[in-house]
Amino acid sequence: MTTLSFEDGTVRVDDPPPDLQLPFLEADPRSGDARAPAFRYAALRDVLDGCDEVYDDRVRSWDPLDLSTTYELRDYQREALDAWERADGRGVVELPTGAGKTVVAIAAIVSRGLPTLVVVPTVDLLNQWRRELEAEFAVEIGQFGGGQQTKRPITVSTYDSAYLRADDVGGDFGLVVFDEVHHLGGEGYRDIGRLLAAPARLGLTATFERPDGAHEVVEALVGPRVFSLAVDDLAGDHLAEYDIKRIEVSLSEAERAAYDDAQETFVDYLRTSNLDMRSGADYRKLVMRSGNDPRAREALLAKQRARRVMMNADAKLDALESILARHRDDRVIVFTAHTDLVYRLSERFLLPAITNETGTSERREILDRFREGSYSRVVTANVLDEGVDVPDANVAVVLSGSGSEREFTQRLGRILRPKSDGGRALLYELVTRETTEEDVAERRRG
DNA sequence: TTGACTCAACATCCTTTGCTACAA
DNA sequence: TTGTAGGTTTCCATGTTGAGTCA
Repeated sequence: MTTLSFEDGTVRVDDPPPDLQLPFLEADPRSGDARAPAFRYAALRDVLDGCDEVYDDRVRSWDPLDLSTTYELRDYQREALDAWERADGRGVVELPTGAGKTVVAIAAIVSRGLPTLVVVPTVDLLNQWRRELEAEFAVEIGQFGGGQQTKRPITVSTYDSAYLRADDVGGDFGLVVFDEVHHLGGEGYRDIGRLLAAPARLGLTATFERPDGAHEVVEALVGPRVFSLAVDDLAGDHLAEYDIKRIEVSLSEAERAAYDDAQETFVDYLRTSNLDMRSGADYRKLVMRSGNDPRAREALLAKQRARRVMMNADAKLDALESILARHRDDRVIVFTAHTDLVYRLSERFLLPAITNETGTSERREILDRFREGSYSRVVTANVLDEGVDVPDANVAVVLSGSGSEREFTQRLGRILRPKSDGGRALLYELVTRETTEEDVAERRRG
């Protein structure tokens, strides 16, 4: 009889039905067995079921879980869950930060009642999820990552650990939840999706689409986007209303000279080198050239100098000074693109700073103080964009940032938790006049 | 257990003028 | 004459994280 079993990130098919062409099967070069990548498991079963074939399914040996939740789903969370169920338990739910994606996942875990792997990008999120799941289900939760390797019917893992363990444990879960699922499009991480057999898959993100188009990979591995709400859909109800204020500043004379000089070097190279700078692919081409073409390298470095000048313009510091004075009684997070600027700001305005160099304990202490109110402001580069539980603020100042829509959405999300006094959140965006930063700022608005 | 270190991986990085050689 | 690809076989720099190692 035909037998399906999980083996090293694949589904092995023994004695396939002779009169039936099963899709996705390939002969294993070493053993000669017929195998399919584990994520094709559901599709294989569909084909076999569709032909009324009798087969022995040793993949699906999961013990059902008896779980319940005390959460009352909000309307949109219920709709998201229903949409996912209608898609046969495969797909991505796109909800803004703070809209309660975890709650949707917990409801999905309850409704499936199957061993579940939750995959998250950072150890910080790993701990949050574990606490949340333990509190909700009153069972021990397994953990891959952060120095632990314990498997339980419900297990939380980092993407890195999931990558390392997937071929080993990939057959042990019936449902996999990918938090911040856009990461799954990464060149290496996508293998996680391939090596797991779980037929039911739920992806969670605030920003599904990727500029490199790799959300199509995510779709293939997890399923299509089945539900989507943007910040503006929830602002006023479940998220705070907000305003965005753009403040334009000018370069000093010296900065202007440095910027123009560097920018010209860059543009000059493009003009004389037959490079159209239309897309990320063209940029990569330039990067490749710079490996052995000194002029390309010079152009690239010049572009970086220009970026630094426009992003870290002195006038932005003055603008920040007046913003901080205006919001003496508010809770303010300041974002930059460069760590050295973080430290400059920290020194000049006596702001607690968090960067990648800040150790775990110091980081926790700063965030705790920010939470309880003894600090009312904090300055950071990109650390707090994602994957960290950041206490709520009501004012964000984006001193500089990339053109990434995702980064912008995440930063905005940091101030959108509903205010107890019903007040509005405010995001300042500082942009240097007559530089490419004007376009960068446009791009990230999406 | 902790801290310091290294390493690998991921994300962003770009935006508007015009050459050359070859294919259709 | 007109239209279009060009470049190779990854990676200029910076910021960030997780895993692993070692003391």
